[in-house]
Amino acid sequence: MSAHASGLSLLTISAVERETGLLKDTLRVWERRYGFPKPIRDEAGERLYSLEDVGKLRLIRRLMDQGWRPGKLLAASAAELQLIIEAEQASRVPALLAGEILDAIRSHDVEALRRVFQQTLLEKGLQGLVTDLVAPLNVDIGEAWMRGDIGVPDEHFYTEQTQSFLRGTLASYARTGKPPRVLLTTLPEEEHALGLLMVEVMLTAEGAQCCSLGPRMPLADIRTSALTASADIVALSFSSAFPVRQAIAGIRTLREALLPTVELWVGGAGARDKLRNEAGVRVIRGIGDVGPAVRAWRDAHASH
Amino acid sequence: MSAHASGLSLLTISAVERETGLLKDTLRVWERRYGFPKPIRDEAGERLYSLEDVGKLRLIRRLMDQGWRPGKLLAASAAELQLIIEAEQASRVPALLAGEILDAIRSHDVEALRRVFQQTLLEKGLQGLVTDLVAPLNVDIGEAWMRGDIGVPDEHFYTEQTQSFLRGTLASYARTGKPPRVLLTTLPEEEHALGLLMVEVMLTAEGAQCCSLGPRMPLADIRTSALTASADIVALSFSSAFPVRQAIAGIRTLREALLPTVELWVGGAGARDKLRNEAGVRVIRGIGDVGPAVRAWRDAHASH
DNA sequence: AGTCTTGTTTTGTCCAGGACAAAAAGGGGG
DNA sequence: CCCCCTTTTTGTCCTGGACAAAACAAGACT
Repeated sequence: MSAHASGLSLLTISAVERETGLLKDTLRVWERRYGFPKPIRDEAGERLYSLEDVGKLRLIRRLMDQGWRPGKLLAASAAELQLIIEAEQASRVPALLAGEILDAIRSHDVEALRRVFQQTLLEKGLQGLVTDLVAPLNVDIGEAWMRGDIGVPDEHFYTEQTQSFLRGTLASYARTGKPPRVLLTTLPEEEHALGLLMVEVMLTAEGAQCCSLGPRMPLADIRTSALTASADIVALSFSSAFPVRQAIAGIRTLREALLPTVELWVGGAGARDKLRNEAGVRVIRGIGDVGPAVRAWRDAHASH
Repeated sequence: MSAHASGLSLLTISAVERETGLLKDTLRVWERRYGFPKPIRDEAGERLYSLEDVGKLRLIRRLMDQGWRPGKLLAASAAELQLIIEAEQASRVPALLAGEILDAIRSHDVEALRRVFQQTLLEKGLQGLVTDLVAPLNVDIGEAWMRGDIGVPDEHFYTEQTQSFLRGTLASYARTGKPPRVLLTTLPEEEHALGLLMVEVMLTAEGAQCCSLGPRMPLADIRTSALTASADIVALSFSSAFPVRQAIAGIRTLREALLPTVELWVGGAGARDKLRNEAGVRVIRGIGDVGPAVRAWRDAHASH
């Protein structure tokens, strides 16, 4: 508790946990083992982290989400980290992020951002908006953040406005109520709500009946919900940061708990690579595969 | 780590932290001091909590949010807890929760729930929907949950669908872009997103320009955002569970960090009672006060 | 009666350093 | 190249002590 360094230049260990998503225990054991981060102490001997260290921790965290191991990163200097980040980016698709959008995000310009979305919506339709703009934009935003081009509040702003726009557009869609009935959620350890919403958009545009429970749903409750909502499909989303083992364990348990007639679909960056060939599970490889998957389901169930 | 009791009848300490919002440290110290909860241990000596205990912990948590102290609650038996809960409810408004809505929530019936919202929207308008239906409903849902009438997934379902409907309706509203420009968010320790959305609805319906950053925004970032978005008002929401001292400290720091011309509004169950007479802060006493407050602001700024 | 002290109890969070299991990496065969 | 085994890395949990912040209680003063 103690000296509650109120928000400005030094953060307590709780605050750092909140900011970076790294558990207190992890922060302490890193300090013990690698000597970084090495926060100063207040009068009571409690850790106080500098903004600089917190920033570095955030970079490290994000590189870890991309598969880097902490040992290397914690030994590296700030300059070396920078090199890694640049190399990481060079090896990817060139950023699409137009100056217009970036500016809108940086200045928190609600109208400008919505204008771009609206424009894309008109040109490419709802599904196109998601596949051609939002999905790649998510990647770019992450990179811009790592590069330091945009800050935390800007990222929040983007997420919030995008969710808002998608939900809004979704609401104005006529709900046809055709099968399949899809139950949407994520496992308890998974926070990401935007990915889930993108899937909901794709499904609804395809005319399917969606029931989203939001993120972080306990396994037992997913089972119950699938029954009470008499779902045809249960769809889960995994971000790239999700621990593989846990994903597999969760999926197997869930697969057994569900009726055999209920399909289990998994998608998201964390599912794409590592969850293939699990029995009784359909992997959605990208946001663009949702449509085909629904049509395939309908073909298979058209007979009766 | 260890035996990862996958989801069904026994939970690790991490899982309990997730489910109840009580920190691991707190769970351990309660066990040490009060002898509850007393989880069994796995082969490695790690705690495994029963679903029953977790349920009891959830009740305790919620009663604490209403002002009860842990010492009393942890000493009490399950039966005594039940008495407290019933007494707590008797002292409140009789539940408005029509059977129709409760049934819709329990059976995860998207269409039925939306129908009720749509109906209310037509009858009372957007603001009426929020003040007369959603706001009291939130209270009722909380109580029904505590009573055991609905479960976790049902509450998730309700939150998700309500947010979805409100956001959707919001999106179809013409954005007039009249002043004031309002920046909406919560402090980092505050999760609640639905309250924030309700305020956004009221403001937008009033014709104000909203920029929501979503929940959990660091103080320093709120300051920056208020500048870059050149906001007239910064509005914060506090749930009843928010620690008073921290709220006051946060508000004072923020008040100093903001330009004097920028107004600071606070609302939510946690703000109503305890934050009055802070200098330079306007307390919004209930969701219905948002409209008058905006009009008062406009009157005061109409002169030039 | 209210509000401001002051002292007392309750309660949450932090610390250190040890332990150990899961995940990843490395190292041969087939 | 893929599969199985061993070694290293890494995150999370444990105990029990400490202490500051919050809540409460009691008295003193407008």
